[in-house]
Amino acid sequence: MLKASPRQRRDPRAPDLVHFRKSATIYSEGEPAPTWFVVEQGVVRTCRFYANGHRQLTGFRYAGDVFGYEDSIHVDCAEAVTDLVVRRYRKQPEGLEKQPETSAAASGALRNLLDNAYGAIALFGRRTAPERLAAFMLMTLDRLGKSHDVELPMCRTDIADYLGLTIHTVSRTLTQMSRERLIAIEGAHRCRIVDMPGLRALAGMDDE
Amino acid sequence: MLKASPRQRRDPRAPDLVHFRKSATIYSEGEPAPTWFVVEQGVVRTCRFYANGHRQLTGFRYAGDVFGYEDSIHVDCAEAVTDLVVRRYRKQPEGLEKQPETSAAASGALRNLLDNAYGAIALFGRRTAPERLAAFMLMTLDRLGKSHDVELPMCRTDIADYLGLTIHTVSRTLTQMSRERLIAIEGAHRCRIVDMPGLRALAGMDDE
DNA sequence: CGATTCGTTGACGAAGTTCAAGCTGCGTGG
DNA sequence: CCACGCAGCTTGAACTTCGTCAACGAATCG
Repeated sequence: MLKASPRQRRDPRAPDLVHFRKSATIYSEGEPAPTWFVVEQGVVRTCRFYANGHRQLTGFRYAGDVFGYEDSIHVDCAEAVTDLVVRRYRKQPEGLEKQPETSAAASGALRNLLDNAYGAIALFGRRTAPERLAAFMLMTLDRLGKSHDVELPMCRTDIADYLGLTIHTVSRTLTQMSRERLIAIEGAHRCRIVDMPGLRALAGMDDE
Repeated sequence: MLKASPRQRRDPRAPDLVHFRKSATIYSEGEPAPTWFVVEQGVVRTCRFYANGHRQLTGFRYAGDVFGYEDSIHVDCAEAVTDLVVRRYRKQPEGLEKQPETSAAASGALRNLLDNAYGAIALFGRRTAPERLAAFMLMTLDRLGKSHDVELPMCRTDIADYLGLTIHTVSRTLTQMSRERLIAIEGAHRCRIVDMPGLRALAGMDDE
């Protein structure tokens, strides 16, 4: 797992560029967390597995996002949604932990985690499947969209496990939304927003 | 957690003991957060309100728990579930913000917030109403229970808004669970766990 | 002792899951 | 270059669960 730097070894904090194949595991829940990551290229999902076999996604990370900066062990596991390039940073040795810049990075990363978690909770707050999907599309547009075109790099199962639905309901609801001219589905991993006000209203982000 | 002396007021960081009536608002979402709190006696709920009018509880805080230590403004609002006594601490002025003990308190509080959020997400992971309620009972037993007796200080509406259900479903499911000899309901705010293995299995905390 | 708030219960319908089948796109091997 | 197989996506039908509407019971407080 932990792989030392290929070439120079001067500064222990210099990041490595690390590649992962689609579906690869970057780290697992409960593992020690000596390093942390920034997405360079591609998409990461963080998730948890429950005793009943159910999988719950807790968030997606896109280019520029920090992930994996937990206290000492990872609170969830991280997997590559697409082929992936990340920068891997090593944490300070214990004695130097409290340097301002480090603790700033730490609390920033914690806030990022928290924002992700609250985002997920907010999604469950929007209760029906169309509401959740509308909110999800707008969230994803923010991160991966261009004007009205949304890229959906994750598979339907990921979306379902993020929103707490089944892939069937996700699929059905998407086609329903396209029938209602809210969106237009352009292949499984791309869609266009046709009626932005309608979608925002459905997501509960407008007056009501 | 971090505990300063109760009486004298030399040190601006000495905490006040503050009382709140049941249902009182301690702070609201979006307010500046110059102070933070530790529950002395009673129960606090933190929640968010969405544009569609829906309320989502993000956690309960019991005696000893920290809450309200957000970056600069509160990410959710805090209300008294019961009559309440809290210790109120003032944050450091900006210049002194980075003292080790303070930043330890801050990241501890963030972690607490994060744990609460992940707890909420985990509850949504358990999908059916009986599963959520079983998990909720066990969580609450951990904090407020004695052996097999669980205290439920919050009202049904709070439970419903925490679990993403309606009060009707909460009520129906509880009586259902008592019919099945998993629990015994002893008034609206107290219940006894009759079949612990069964309850744990239902919550998905056992083999299956 | 009403009035109000909170909790329970029943009937019903809408929404989502399950089960089952079929479709599409893509990579592999003949 | 096409046939085949596989994985991911869609769709239909039956069924289950939960939310809604409505009414009633219980506790609390003036």
